[in-house]
Amino acid sequence: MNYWLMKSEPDAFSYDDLVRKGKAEWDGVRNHAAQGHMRAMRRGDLSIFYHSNIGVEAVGIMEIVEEAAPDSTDDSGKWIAVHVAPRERLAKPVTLKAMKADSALSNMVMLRQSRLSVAPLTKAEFDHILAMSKA
DNA sequence: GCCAACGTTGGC
DNA sequence: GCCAACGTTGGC
Repeated sequence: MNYWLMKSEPDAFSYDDLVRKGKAEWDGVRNHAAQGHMRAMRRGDLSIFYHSNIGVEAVGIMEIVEEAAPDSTDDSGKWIAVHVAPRERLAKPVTLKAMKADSALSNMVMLRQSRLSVAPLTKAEFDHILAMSKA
């Protein structure tokens, strides 16, 4: 089981939108590092849903329900997407500021490379963010 | 709206 | 293959 963090701008696609749809293709990723992470995802992996630009915080947990397949928004055939489903909303969002301030997360890939829209998390990091959301 | 980080493009 | 120019992302 692997853990991930995926970003979306909530005015384009929010956690509420995902809850409403029940399941969604995580499409439009056009960065090779992020694509590599999506190819490594397996059914049942869990991912933090993070709102970039607006809110700037982790808001929910989702599950990878379908592994990498051609991105339906890509005509070139080069890019892949996964499918995700909502699992649970965080009791309290965990802000970027709080994550940056927490030494337990100092090696988090997303904090070190802020532009990466799909990033891996260790189990410890994932569990720590969940604990912060309940504190 | 600004700017830093970083990916991509194109000239050489 | 290098590197400058440019575009995009994302935080502030």
